[in-house]
Amino acid sequence: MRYSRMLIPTLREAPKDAEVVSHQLMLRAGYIRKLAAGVYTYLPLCFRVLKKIERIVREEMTAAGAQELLLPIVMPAELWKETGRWDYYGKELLRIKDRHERDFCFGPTHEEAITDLVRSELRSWRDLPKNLFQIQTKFRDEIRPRFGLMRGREFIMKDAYSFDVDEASARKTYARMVEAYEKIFSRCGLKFRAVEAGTGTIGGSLSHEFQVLADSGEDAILACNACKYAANVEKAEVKKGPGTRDQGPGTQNKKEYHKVKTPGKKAAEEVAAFLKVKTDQLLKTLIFETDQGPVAGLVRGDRSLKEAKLRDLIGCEWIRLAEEETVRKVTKAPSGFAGPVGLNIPVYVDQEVALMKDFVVGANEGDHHLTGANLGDFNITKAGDIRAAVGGDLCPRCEKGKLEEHRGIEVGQVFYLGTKYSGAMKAQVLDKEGKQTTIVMGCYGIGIGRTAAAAIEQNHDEKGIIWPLPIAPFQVEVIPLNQDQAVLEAAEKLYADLGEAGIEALLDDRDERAGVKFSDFELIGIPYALVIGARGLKNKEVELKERKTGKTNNIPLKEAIPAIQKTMSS
RNA sequence: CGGGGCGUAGCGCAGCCUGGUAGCGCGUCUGGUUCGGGACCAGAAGGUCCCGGGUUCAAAUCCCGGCGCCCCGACCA
Repeated sequence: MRYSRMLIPTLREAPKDAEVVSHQLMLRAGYIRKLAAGVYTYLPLCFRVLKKIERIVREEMTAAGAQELLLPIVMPAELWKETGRWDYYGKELLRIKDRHERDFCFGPTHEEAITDLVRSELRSWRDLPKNLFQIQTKFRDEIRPRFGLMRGREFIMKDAYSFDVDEASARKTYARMVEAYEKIFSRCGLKFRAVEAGTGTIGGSLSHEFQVLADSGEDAILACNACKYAANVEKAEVKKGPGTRDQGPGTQNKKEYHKVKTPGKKAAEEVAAFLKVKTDQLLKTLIFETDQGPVAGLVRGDRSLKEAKLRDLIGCEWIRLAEEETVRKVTKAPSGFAGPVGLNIPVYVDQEVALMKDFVVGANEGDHHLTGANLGDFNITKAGDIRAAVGGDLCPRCEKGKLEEHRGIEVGQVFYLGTKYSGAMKAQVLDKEGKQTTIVMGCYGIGIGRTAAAAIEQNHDEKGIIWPLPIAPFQVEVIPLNQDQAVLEAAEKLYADLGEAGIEALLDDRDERAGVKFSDFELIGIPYALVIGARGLKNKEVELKERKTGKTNNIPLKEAIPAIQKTMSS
């Protein structure tokens, strides 16, 4: 491809509404342009990257036994009413009416559509297993789209749905998909971790997220440095330490607690600083509202409580931090001074709290805390793992490992769904005994655009993008440094030879100065350049430049093709 | 949806407070000189100052209403 013919509108300055580096670079390097909030045009360079990622995904999915199809983007409301998601999904589901005033929606995901297909076409256990996938544009009317392709409203996603006759078979399929995903992201040249994850609104009982490691990642993940355990911080377990108990502990009251004045000191750090104690001598009391009424959740002052863990411990449907009004009603004090002593709502404590003695808690009275409190001073409904895991914690799965904290960008997630959708939509087949049995499902997504954005977050420098070779829009850029006849001819020859060798090359045939060409090369992130100038040409040499390191090598013109092939395969 | 901010040339911004000929840098176009790291000289094009209403002799500027966008929060494949 000739640079002069391509649409690559690079910008010297980044448009101001770009926050994260991948968004800035995609705009600056001429990969995307915004059409509306969260809606982007993919320019030719970006399109090539997306197609590269799609190809890898397609190959690995097919190799893992899945077949590609394409579901409609617009679906009738009836289908969504059947699973109840027409009401549950909320405003994220973009709804439209056709000319007959019938309700439709743009697909934000396709469980309904695929299940509808499968229930009408699959009859017998002999038809199973099936694994169907598509690569398609989806639309979710996000509350706040941001970060360019990372969280758009319109986005390209690969979604696969598997159908098995029983749980054992479905779990095998799930494992096979995890393997396929590992191959996919490895082939994309990305550093990633597969982590245990919660299942969110999709539902199901087992799930892994695939997180591309990048400091700018939105998700915190914890990974063991000794074994394979890794989990999203929302889910990461905390190992039971010595002395932790499942049930409420007995008394260990040593001395009386004292009420002290702590004017205006609410946050644990403020209280600790004011009383000149460490934050881990504090007990944080958080008031929540749940479908079972208000509850208190207690963690050590330097920890943070995970709502999902508390929800599981309580066994309730939903949970949210209480509003000021509820806090006042329950504790009879303004928020910031809640404590467990004298509370008459259920009190859930973190297992670690059982180890604490002589600690500081809120007094349930404005501007006051209690010092020297102990476990016997209040009732505990239940103790369990409700705090967020942090780096340095012992691994919950192996003996010797410690957890390390990483930041990640979620690019894919796999779910074991069970019969959640197939049950609701009566997707059944006849089993070997001739009985109707509900199909067991799994679903598996990969954000294609987000993978591209994550690749940039992970691979860039101050000059621009540094694509991993397998997903780069071009593998090599040929850069003639001036318009001399000899230089141009040599560049053309090289470009033609590359094409013949099956190497994807971009020829920068623009009449631009060397600096401009170098800068654009670095900005758009092509992994390698072959630089041709009058100086090198005199010695029949061309310069091979690596984007990542900036290192250059002079090689004889004749050996350029084998040299680049060798470099690329190493 | 709550809080904050922005909207002026393709991009980045100034001008607005204190009303009076719409500006700067980059980019673009023409000519020339240059040519291994975002050149220089000369000339030029390019504007619904987000939209609508109001105040005023006069509005980018003041007032009212709307729209769009960004950030923080809540939410989230």
